[in-house]
Amino acid sequence: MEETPESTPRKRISESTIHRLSLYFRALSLLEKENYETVSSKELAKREKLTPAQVRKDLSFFGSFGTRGLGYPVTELKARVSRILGIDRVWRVALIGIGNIGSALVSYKEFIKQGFHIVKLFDNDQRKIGSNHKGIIVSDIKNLKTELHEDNIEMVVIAVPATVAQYIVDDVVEANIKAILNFAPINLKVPPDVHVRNENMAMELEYLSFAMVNNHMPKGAGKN
Amino acid sequence: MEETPESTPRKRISESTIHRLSLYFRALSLLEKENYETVSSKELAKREKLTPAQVRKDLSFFGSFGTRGLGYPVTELKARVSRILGIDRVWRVALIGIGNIGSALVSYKEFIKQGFHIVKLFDNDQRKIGSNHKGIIVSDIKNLKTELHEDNIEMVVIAVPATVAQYIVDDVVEANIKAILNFAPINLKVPPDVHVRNENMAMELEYLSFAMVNNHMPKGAGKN
DNA sequence: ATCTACATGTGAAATGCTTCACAATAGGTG
DNA sequence: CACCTATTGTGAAGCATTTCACATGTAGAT
Ligand SMILES: NC(=O)c1ccc[n+]([C@@H]2O[C@H](COP(=O)([O-])OP(=O)(O)OC[C@H]3O[C@@H](n4cnc5c(N)ncnc54)[C@H](O)[C@@H]3O)[C@@H](O)[C@H]2O)c1
Ligand SMILES: NC(=O)c1ccc[n+]([C@@H]2O[C@H](COP(=O)([O-])OP(=O)(O)OC[C@H]3O[C@@H](n4cnc5c(N)ncnc54)[C@H](O)[C@@H]3O)[C@@H](O)[C@H]2O)c1
Repeated sequence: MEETPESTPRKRISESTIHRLSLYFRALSLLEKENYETVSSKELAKREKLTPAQVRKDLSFFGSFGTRGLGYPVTELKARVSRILGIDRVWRVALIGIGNIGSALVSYKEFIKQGFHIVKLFDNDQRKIGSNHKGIIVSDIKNLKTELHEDNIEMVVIAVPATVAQYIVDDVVEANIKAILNFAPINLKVPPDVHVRNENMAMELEYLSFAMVNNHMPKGAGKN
Repeated sequence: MEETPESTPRKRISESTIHRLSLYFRALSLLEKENYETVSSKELAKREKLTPAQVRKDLSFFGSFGTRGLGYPVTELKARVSRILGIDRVWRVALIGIGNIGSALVSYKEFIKQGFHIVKLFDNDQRKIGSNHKGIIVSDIKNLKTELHEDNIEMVVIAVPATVAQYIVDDVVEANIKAILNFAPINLKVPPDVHVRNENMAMELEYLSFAMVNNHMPKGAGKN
């Protein structure tokens, strides 16, 4: 029953499980650097502030990767988690809006390490079109649809002002893109088969604010 | 029973409810601009892709703000939600690490609108120390503890490389800061009374990747 | 070959969150 | 004033996620 190859799971996987898989991947990358050969659910849990049972249950949705009495083989588990997350390959990503946040994202090395290659940039500002960012020439937003298609882009990052984000996304959807990471603080309307994830930084600050004002205890406070 | 002033709730409020309050705030700000006087839970739900029951239940944790048959008064509800979230005031924020992402955050106007005032910047790069960003002079990280204290900083944003983030945070904690927004992809260790929220962009891309590879239907697909 | 220590994998229980469904009720209308 | 319509506020039901607890299994020691 051990060593099952991971497989597409029968049950629907929850959003929280998927997010935790990202955490496991991160922790495993570090453990690998530290030359650990195996790791227990207990250690993995400790490193990401979770419970051992949670770690085991999450992994069990995809197969049996551990050895009783020993734990999980670090390198192998990392490879498996990366397969599960779909980051054992290159994703061709386009970034739209090369302003403050867009420029920061182009230089972010963590993305490349995980297979997210930003290979295309778009803007509507004449001063930016044609300029070079990390080896990529900024394209004119006018050519969005054709170039997304010609360059086999699979994911798009939206970093334009909220006021124009919906118009841009309408074109992105027409170009048959199915995955969008959105930084504009607005609820984008897309057809049901298009995935949108929102990155909303104000939301996290608001959470902190709420927690302070209501002296909400942080999650996990009182343990140890 | 109507018009209860909002009050610190008896029950523990879930993280998801708090996040949705942020969405309500955003939607209400827009509705106000569009000159709506009242809004129903149905409309509010539609705008943020939630259910009306969810909207009503969330708000009911804090009081009874609506009028049966009519809905909620937009301006008043917005004020109440902002009170609940603790953003009806100014928060003094320090930003540590004025690199790619740090520079983008300094210029982000949405933060100011919600009461988050970045009033202090820190870096350890001699070329950056003393320079001016949006009217703020970058301080030397050496003076972190004393200046955080002298300037009555209440929240800190971490935008330094992951390798040094923990050391910086140790000092931040010693300076008696209780709220941290962290951009470094690492699990920070802090005492149980310190709130940490992580902004992890790779995680959202990984979610998209997972969804594509597993043709996971987006949440809410199949409605309408 | 047996024993010991350890740690997985997983049903079942416990907890938490969302949705349902409807009584309560405000406001408008005749 | 009585009636009608719309929409809230909320227990209770339904569903989802997390935690528990233990049988199962492996490695290593003696
Ligand atoms: N700056 C931040 O720290 C930050 C943080 C979180 C979210 N955001 C959000 O990210 C988005 C961008 O923010 P920013 O601070 O980088 O703004 P910015 O103004 O610096 O950048 C916006 C870029 O989009 C381009 N643009 C505008 N209209 C366009 C169009 N029609 N087609 C193509 N490109 C167009 C502009 O030329 C500019 O380069 C906004 O929605 C903002 O709310 C920003
Ligand atoms: N660039 C992005 O788009 C992006 C996105 C998400 C998360 N992040 C994370 O944000 C952090 C910063 O990323 P970045 O791209 O802005 O990197 P960066 O190298 O551009 O900026 C880091 C800044 O921190 C400063 N710094 C380094 N050591 C310091 C110390 N000991 N004390 C004070 N300041 C110090 C540097 O001088 C620099 O200004 C990293 O942890 C990164 O993983 C970046």
